[in-house]
Formats: sequence, structure tokens, C-alpha cells
Amino acid sequence: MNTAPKTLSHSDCGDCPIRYRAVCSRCEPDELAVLDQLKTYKTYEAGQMICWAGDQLQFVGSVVDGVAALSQTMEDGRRQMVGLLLPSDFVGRPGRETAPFDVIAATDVTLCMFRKAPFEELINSTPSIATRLLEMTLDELDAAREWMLLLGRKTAREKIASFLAILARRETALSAGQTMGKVEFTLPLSREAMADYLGLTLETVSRQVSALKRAGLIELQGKRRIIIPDFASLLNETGDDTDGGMPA
Amino acid sequence: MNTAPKTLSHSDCGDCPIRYRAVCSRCEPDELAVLDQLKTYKTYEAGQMICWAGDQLQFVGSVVDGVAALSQTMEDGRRQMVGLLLPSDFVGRPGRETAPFDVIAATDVTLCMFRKAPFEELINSTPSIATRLLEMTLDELDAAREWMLLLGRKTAREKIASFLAILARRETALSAGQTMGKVEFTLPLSREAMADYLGLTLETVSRQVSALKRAGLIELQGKRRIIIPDFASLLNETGDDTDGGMPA
DNA sequence: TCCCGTATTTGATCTTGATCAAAGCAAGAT
DNA sequence: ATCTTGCTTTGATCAAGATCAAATACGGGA
Repeated sequence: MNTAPKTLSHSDCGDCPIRYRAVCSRCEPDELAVLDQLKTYKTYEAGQMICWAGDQLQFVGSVVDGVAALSQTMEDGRRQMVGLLLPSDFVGRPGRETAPFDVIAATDVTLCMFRKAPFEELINSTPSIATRLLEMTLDELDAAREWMLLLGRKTAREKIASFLAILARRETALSAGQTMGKVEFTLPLSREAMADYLGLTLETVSRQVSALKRAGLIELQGKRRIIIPDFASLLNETGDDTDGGMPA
Repeated sequence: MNTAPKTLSHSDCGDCPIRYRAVCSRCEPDELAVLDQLKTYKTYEAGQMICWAGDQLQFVGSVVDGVAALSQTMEDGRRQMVGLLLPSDFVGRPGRETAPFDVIAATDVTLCMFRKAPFEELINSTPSIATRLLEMTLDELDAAREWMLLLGRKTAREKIASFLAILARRETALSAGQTMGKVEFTLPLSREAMADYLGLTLETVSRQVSALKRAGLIELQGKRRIIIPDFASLLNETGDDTDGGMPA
């Protein structure tokens, strides 16, 4: 499927995000070449299950395009999304047999995948890759714990504001300190999926989005397009510490 | 402080849990000897801050005795515990400068600590250790995500039952499938700390504990000693899938 | 363009857990 | 033995968000 391996430079990283996130930051050309030979792409339609909790997982990889969701469902149907996978996020568990959670395509999704076994060999023989994966996993763990604060303690309005703020930051890749004015982006999730992510019902999501609109903190174009006229004032609604930490 | 390094065997692992969890499962005697030279112990009293979010962290290590809590606090005082550190759990972040969350001693705590810099060297030069740490971090991530389901979707009663079930399992180290009858253990947390962990108020915690007692699902000796006469019926109250997955 | 099915909004009411307020209890100090 | 003091339990009330139930808007196909 792939052409003969070639020596890759940092500037090649754009093609498949795993190179950038997991490898390229400390890459050796021959390691990239190995990865390049292993990779395959696969696409899923919005709503499709990518895998079920408990499935044998034969691959790892990363999201190239679209949005996937990790989620859990209780027998009676209550559902909690436990992670959002945006482009460049890693998918899968080196060193694990089975998937711990369901993975669902929230929009149409393209994954860049590697068979697990050779990828694990690469990890075991290349400390820099293992270290990079460890850092990525620690970042995910921190993000999960931030989300625990949101789920356990924030009000519905704060949840919505936090979610929109996070999406705005990620989708526009703005630098942190910057006092950014207007931001605009498209929601990748339905109201129901947002509810599953935020630990709310879809009705409450809808009401709070309307409330933020009425308060002039956001504007809507259709149901999915969000315009934030002043990012700073939306941040005030999140409940988060707004000053970016101590001045060192 | 430590005596001259000696060659260690697997049976030495009991001394300092990090050897077992992070290293020993794939250990080389000389690696253990290096760790042995680096380690120091430190104790904290119940209620003491071990570190604050944002602190420079000079060490990594593991809990030897007692219980520590990771938690976050909002400006208005709302607090969410985001992790419980029991004996053998790892503390700290290789590759990170600062602590992401507060760490508080929930009971008197003894830590076994290693200076971060030499520990990181060990990671970078020893793929098996990096891989082991990656696996431990993935376990923590899975646990955090399970907790997100609890925080986002479970009722107060289910939260309490789940928490007691998890503690019972960990404190008694029972094998999973076993139909265990009576289990007994001591709560390491006050009602307020439980509330912080479960996303509830302390009054709700107290009421639900009383309710489980009235229902005969648990018995109390004093405020902290819990007796679970029939573990299986407590599990019924957790909302969790009670059958342990598919039969392979 | 009209129709249909789905997603979303809005409204009315109910429930769970939060909040406010007192007691009760146990361990250590005087 | 009595008084603290801090934890815990219990009670009364309240409010945020869930639930139940319609209406409305939207996108795509005939």
C-alpha cells in the first residue's frame, strides 16, 4: 500500500498526526520510515462504532480528521462520554489486549492506524517513543481529572461555558495568554452528545446554550456554528481560575 | 543514608512498593540497586499538604503507607478530589516541571521518594521501566474515566455503594470473580473527604451511608469501620455491570 | 416546492440532592 | 467528671436539573 520508505524530515509531520504527537518531536529518520511502512488509513461514518468496550484491539493510531468519542453505557442506558478524540489525538493502548471503552465516530472520522504488535516493538526498542507516549498519556490523565472537576462540581451553565471554551481553544489553536476577542467554530457534537459528555440531559444543554445566547455571550448561526464575540467574558462563566496561574 | 547497593531479588520488592509496581515486574538487579541508592522516605501527618498545584516538584515516588488525595479547588471553595493514592500507587510526573493538582495526606502518610532527575535518566535509559510506567499511567487513566461515569451519571446511593465496593476490593485484595461473602475494612476518609471524592455534600454522604445501613447492606462499628455482610448485594446497588464481562 | 424524519427548542412539573439549621457523639484537655 | 472541639447525624426547606410532553426548525429527497 505504501511506497518504499523514504527518509522523512520534521516537515513531513503534517501527513499523519501520530508522527507529530507521538514521535516526531524527537524523531529519528529511520524510525519515521518504519512507522511510514506500517500505517494504513481507515474511515468511519458519523455514528458508527469504531470499537466496543472489551473488543480485541489489533491496532493503535491517531485521529487524522473528524471527532471520535470514548464512552461508557450502563445497563439502563445512562451514558457518559469519557473522552473526546480530536485530530492528532492518539487512539489505542500499547500493552493492552482489549479496549476499555466504546469508541464512536461523532462525525465522519479518518484514522491513521498501525498494527499493534510492530508498534509495540518500536516502543520497546525506542525509549524516546515510550517516553513521548508516557507524556501524552499523562496529558490525557490531567485532562480527565480536569473533567472530573467539571462533572462533580460545576453547574450546568459552567459546564457548557467550559466546553465551548475548550473547543474554541483547540479549534483555533490560540496561544494561552492572548486576550483574544472574537472566536468562531463549528460544534462537532449534537446536543445529545454534548449532554453525554457533560453529564447533563439534552434539554438542559439546549436551555443553557439558549441562556448564553440570550446573555450575549455567544451567537449562533444555525444550530452548530458558534460565534464567541468576546472570549474573555465567556471564560468568566466557566468557574475556572481566570488568571493563568502565578507570575512565577 | 542507604547501605551499599546489593543485588536484589524479586522477594525484596516488599520493602518499597515502587519496585514492585514500577520496576520489579521486569526488573534487572542492577536497576533495582540504582533505585535503592536513590530512595528516601518522608512522612506527612493527616491533613497536611504534600504539595500544591503549580509547585515545582523535585521528586517522584510512591505511597508506602496511608492514603493521599489529589484534589482541585475552585476560587469559591468548591472542591473535587480527582484521585486517591493508596499504598503502592505512584506519585509524581516524570517529564513535568510542576504538580498539576494539590496532594493532601488524607491519613498519616509515608512516601518513598526518588529525586526526579536521576529517576528520569533511569526511565530514558531503560525501556522496560518506561513501558511499565506507561502501563501504570494507562491504568490510572482508565480508573479516572470510570470515575467520570460515577460523577456524571450515578445517583448518590450508587456513588456511595461504588466507593465502598472499590475500597473493599482494594483493601482486601480479593480476586475478581470470587463470590465473596463478608468483607470488613476501615474507611480512610472523613465524610467530607468522601463528599469531595464523590461530588456530593457531606450531609448527602451521611444520609446515604445511613440508608445503606438501614437497608442491611452494610454495618458500622463506630463511624469508620465498615462491615459488608454480603458483597454481592452491595454490588447490586452500584449500578455497574455485575457480570464480569463476556466469558471469552 | 412540499414532505418527512430527525434534531432542537420550549414549557410544565417533579425529584434529587443542596442548603440551612440543630442536635448528638466521641476523644482529648482541664 | 466536665468541657471543649470537631465530626457526624438528622430534620426542614429549597432550587437546579431531570423528566414528561409538545411544538418548532431544519436538511434532504421526491
